[in-house]
Amino acid sequence: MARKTKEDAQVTRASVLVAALDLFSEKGYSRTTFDDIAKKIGMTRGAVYWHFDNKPALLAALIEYFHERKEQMIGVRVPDIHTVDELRNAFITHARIVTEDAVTRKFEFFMSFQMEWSEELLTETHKKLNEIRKNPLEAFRQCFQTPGIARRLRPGIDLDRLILTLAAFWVGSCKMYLGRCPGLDFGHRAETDIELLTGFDLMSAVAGGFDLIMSAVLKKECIDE
Amino acid sequence: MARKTKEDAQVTRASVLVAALDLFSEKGYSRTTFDDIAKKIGMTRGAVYWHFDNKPALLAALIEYFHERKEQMIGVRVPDIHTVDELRNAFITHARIVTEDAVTRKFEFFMSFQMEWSEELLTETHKKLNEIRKNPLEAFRQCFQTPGIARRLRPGIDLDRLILTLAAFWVGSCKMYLGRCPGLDFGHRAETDIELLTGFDLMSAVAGGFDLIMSAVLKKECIDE
DNA sequence: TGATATACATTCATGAATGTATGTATAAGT
DNA sequence: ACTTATACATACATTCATGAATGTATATCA
Repeated sequence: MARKTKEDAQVTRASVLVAALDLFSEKGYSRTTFDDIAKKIGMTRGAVYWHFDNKPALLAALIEYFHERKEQMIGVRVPDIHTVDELRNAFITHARIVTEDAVTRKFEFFMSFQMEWSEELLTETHKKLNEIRKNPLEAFRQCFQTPGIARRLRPGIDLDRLILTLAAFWVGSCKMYLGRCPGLDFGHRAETDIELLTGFDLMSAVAGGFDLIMSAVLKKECIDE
Repeated sequence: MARKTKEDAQVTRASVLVAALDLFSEKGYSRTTFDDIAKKIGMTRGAVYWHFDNKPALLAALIEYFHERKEQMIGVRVPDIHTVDELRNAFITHARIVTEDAVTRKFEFFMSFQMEWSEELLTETHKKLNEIRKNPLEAFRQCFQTPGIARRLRPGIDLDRLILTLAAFWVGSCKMYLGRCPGLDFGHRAETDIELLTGFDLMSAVAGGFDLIMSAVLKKECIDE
């Protein structure tokens, strides 16, 4: 085989990233080799090395690529959130993407369970990771400071506490869901898992938990609105 | 060097596990070798191989050893929890152990961030892991069914929802805390982390979040008790 | 007190992953 | 039409972790 069009090359580059995500989420980052990835797309290691200098570089590109993709799918921008309902919908949308989009689910699963975050690896990717991780809590704070939401909070509510609690609830929900995600999880564990988790539905869990937590901080008259 | 006392051997076995946990939590499971572990305790690979047939076997032993250790430190048994205050204390105690006991913190950090949970590895360790993971939600359910706690819940509360929300909150709090745990976390990330997380205190976060969530489900007259 | 199992150290063989160097056919530029 | 850069494939050299095999000194036990 020989040289292809520039567009073809971009296609193979993307297919490398997709294959890498598949293998990373199945076998784990450290156990998948460039040869595994190449074979998965019917090419040789040379092709993969052409597009990515080494594994950390591939990882950085993968994180950028699929995080960008997820952001686009979610669509909701923080400045667009002005009411409690819109915030609630943002949570649910996020949960919907993780639940229904297999690629995003694999990405989140990989980042949560199939990656060993050694310092040297973070050095390579920490700029991108920091960009990603900086946002959530700051975004939360912005939301709760918009009048449409702040007005509905009961006086005396500790905003930091509320934000941290909601964030931890979201992070934990994802981890619990992904830990038993069908098709990705460890088959033999499903059968012994407790019943409560067997039917874990991230969307309803997130919606329900959000309502429960918010019911503790919203003014009563507002709850009935 | 030559053969030692049986007690000496048990000491070296334990020192292997401690050294392994140190290295696993620093470099990640896959990147630490038997040679790394041996050198850390001033021995050769032969010593490590004598006590553990291979890496998965070492991992299984490590999980058993340090999980057992953590359980003993926490001390609180589920059947001992009969009131909301006792449940709250159990949360805080758990958080205190993770915060103050460096070994437990390393163990939890390792399990959360420095391990790729491939299926083959789970086959080796899934018995132990299942024993460990089965408990939490079942234990929660038991707690909330004891009269001392059930009596204080407002009527109409969805118990499953409450349990899942509390569990997710706990899981997420741990993940957020460990992800920036001093001494273990990735130094260069700390400086760029947002302020809200910089001073993350797991104990107060857990206490505050617990109170916030419970305030949504406890009867009002009981809150003031 | 002698035999044996133990608790390691040392050595070696193997495979596997990495990275690089080189080959090659073709698309793109002139 | 010729050159050159591109997009790979192929081949090779090196490193490195594993595991097994072997060696050895000493507890332990009969």
